[in-house]
Amino acid sequence: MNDPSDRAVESQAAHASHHKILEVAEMLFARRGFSGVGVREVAETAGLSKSSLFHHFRNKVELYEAVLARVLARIEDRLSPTLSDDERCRERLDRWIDALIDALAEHPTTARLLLRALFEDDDRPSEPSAAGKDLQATLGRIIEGLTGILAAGVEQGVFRAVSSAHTVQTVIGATVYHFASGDFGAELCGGSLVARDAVRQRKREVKALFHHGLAAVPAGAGAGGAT
Amino acid sequence: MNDPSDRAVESQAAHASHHKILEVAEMLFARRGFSGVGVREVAETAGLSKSSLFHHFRNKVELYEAVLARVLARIEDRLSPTLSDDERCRERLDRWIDALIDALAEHPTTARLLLRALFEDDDRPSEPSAAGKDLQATLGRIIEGLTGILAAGVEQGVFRAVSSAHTVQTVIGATVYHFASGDFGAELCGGSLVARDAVRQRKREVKALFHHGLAAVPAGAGAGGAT
DNA sequence: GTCTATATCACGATAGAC
DNA sequence: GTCTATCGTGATATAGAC
Repeated sequence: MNDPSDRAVESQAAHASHHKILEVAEMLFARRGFSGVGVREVAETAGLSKSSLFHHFRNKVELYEAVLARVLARIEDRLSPTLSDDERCRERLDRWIDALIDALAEHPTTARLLLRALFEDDDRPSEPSAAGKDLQATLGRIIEGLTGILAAGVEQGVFRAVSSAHTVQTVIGATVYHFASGDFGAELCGGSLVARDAVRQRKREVKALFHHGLAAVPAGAGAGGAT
Repeated sequence: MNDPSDRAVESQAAHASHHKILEVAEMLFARRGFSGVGVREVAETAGLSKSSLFHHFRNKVELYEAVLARVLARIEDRLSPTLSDDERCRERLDRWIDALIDALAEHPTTARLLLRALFEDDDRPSEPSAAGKDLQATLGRIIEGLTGILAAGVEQGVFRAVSSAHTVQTVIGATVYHFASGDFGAELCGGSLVARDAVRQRKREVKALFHHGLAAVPAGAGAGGAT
């Protein structure tokens, strides 16, 4: 009973509702955004009453931030193993993209949640809560990883002299936006975006585009600029 | 007085509040989404009472759809001139990207509004209102234009054999997402995304990436795949 | 930890005077 | 076309019994 692992199991069991709530809230917030979801709906979908939920999370924004923190942590766990320096930049970029797309495809709500959070972030400029700071820090680390890969590639001359920041933006657009585009993207691409084949094709298309798009040109060999 | 142009002026004056409401609503909906904005806030920011707003727009969703319709129309006006067939695909793509970025940068609320609309679209699957159908049709035409350019380029062999649909997604990500990323993107890129120089750099970066990324490889000349 | 009951408030929308 | 006043509902959050 005083074994630490018992404590962990106990605590896990005690927080079973906790996890259920987070799961449900993640789905709902991704679908309808922060203000589009009521805590009552979250609670009852998770199988509790509203008041019980307020026992687990002090208020709605705390719940929201907990959801975001879990999602960002999941992504960081996927991404950090790809940051080992002992590889060439092109391969590191490929692995980073693969890992991010895997993370986004595995939990289909993630992409939308992230973009929504990005949008709703600078609505409330006043609230630098501790959890909020933590979220920003995690996000910063994730972005730093990609920026590092790109900057190194440029410095080593294996990538063109692109702006790392702008390329980061484009990578995010190519990955997060794609998996957040929902019905629109599904209709455009002709089927579910998270089906196994669709995910594999997305990886191929994105990696190929950046492969060709970032590759340093051998000098004097512009891509078709033969005017 | 019975001159037709007088009628136009009269009607314009009569609908002055109309335009003001649309302007305010566009800003607020872009910032906080459909459910994050109350009609009271829209009305009072526009300088009227809530009831007066309901005289101009029957209900909240009608107002929302009017905002979206105006935004999409603005974009289509910018984009359709770039669809003339008498140019090579690479130039057509460049002009399309330039026009879209111009539209997004000129009205900074547009990008966010569009992405939000995309997300909130498949929340309510039940409501095929006339205005909603119209929005979808406009969006469809816009996307069709880009798809046409890409497909033609692939068919003519000036682009690699990419998936048009996936490339459309990536272009949207590189443009709409970028200008929707707000404070996050601004911090990443080191300044306002809609400043003149920032817009010009974004155009250059995006066009260069797709220029190199889509260019057909001369056969046997993989982009650095010299393993 | 979970519940019922309640407080308080803002929401979308309408009625009707001017 | 604009307003005040109001209706009905659902929101977040709390109090307190079990």
